[in-house]
Amino acid sequence: MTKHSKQIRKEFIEGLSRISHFWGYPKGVGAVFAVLYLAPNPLSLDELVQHSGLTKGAVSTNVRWLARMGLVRRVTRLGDRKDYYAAETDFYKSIRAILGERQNREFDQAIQSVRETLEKLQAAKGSMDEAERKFLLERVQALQDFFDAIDSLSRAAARLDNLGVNTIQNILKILK
Amino acid sequence: MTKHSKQIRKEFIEGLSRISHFWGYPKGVGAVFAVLYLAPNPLSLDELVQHSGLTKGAVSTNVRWLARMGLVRRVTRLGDRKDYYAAETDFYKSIRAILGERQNREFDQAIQSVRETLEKLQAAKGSMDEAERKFLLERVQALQDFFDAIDSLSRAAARLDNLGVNTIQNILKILK
DNA sequence: TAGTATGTTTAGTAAATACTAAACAAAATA
DNA sequence: TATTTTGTTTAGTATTTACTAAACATACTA
Repeated sequence: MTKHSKQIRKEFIEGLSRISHFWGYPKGVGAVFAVLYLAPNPLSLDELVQHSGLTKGAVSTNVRWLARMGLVRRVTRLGDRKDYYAAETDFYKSIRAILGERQNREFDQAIQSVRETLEKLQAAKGSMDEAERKFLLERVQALQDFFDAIDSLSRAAARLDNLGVNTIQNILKILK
Repeated sequence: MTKHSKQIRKEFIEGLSRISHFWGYPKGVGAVFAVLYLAPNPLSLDELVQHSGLTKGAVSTNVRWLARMGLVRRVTRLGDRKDYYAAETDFYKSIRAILGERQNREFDQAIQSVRETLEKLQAAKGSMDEAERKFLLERVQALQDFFDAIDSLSRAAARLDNLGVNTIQNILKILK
C-alpha cells in the first residue's frame, strides 16, 4: 500500500467519521465502516483495530452496532474461529434493513407516549374544561396522524424487496 | 387550567422531549415545541420560560433552533416589542422547510469529503497501484451515487409545494 | 485439564453537550 | 440621556457520551 494510497484512505475515514457524527452517531461507527468499505476482503476485529486506530472494545461495540443496523455483514469461515466483517455495499439493502428493524422499539416507545396522551384526553371527558379538551384532542390527534403516516411510509419501504435507484426514480416522477 | 389538564400537558411535554432526544436533538427543543403545540395562542419568551421550566437563555436558543427548522413561527405584533412564537401545525410544511434548508451546509460539507476522495483517486493515476485504484474508485463512486440519489430525492420533496397526506399515499401506491 | 486465542463487558476517564446564571446589547419610553 | 423591557451571548457547570485499558467469559488446542 503506497504512501499516497494510505493518505487517501485516511482522509476518507475522516470524512465518513464526520458524516457519522453529523447524523448523530459516534464517529467510531463511521470510521469502522470506512475501513471495511475500502477493504476488498472481510477484516477481522484485530485488523479493524489496526486500521481504525480504536481499541478492541470500541471496535467491538461499533462493529456490532453496524451489523445490527445491517450496514455490515459478519462473516464466519469454517475452521477459523475469528469473526470477519464486510461492509454492505448495497446501501438500499441497508436502508431497508434499518427501516425494518423494529428493534427500534425505542422509537415506538417514544411515539407511544403521544398515543397515551391522546388516550388520556379521550378519557378526560368531564374532568376538564370541554373547550380546552376539544382543542388539545385536535392538536394531539394531528400529531398522531402525522406519525402514523411516517410509520406506514417506512414500513412500506422496508417491506419492499427491490428498493433501489429505479424505485427512487419512480418516486421522483411522482414528486415531479 | 385544571389539575388534570396540567398533568396531561406535563406528560405530553415529557413525551416530546423523549422523542426529540431519540432523534438526536436536545430535549429542550422537544419541550419548547410541546409547550407551543398545546397553546392556542402564540407565546412570549417569558411564557415559554414559565411553562417549560427552562431558563431564558436555553429557551432563546431552543426556540430559535425550532424557528430555523421551520417547526415554529415567530410572530411579531404591531406596537408590542415582545416576540411571540407559535408551533407550525402543518408538519408536511415543516418537512419541506427542513429539507429545503440548504442552511444544511453542514450536511453538504460532510458529503463533500466523499467527493474530494473521489477526485483525489481520479487524479492519482500513476501514483498508486492501478488495481487498487480501480477498486477504490468503484467503491467510492458507488457511495457518491447513493448520496446523490438521496440528495435529489430530498431536493424534489423540498420543491414540492403540496407535500402532504395525499402525496404520501401516492408514494405508498408505488411502494405497494 | 492447562494454556491460548478470541470477543465482550466493565470501571474509569476524557471529551462533548446542553444547561444555568449573569452579563451584555439593543431599542423603546420616560 | 437615564431607565426599563426584551432578547442574545458568554462563562462556568453538570450531565451525558464514547472512548481506553483491563478484566472477564468462552471455546478451541495441546
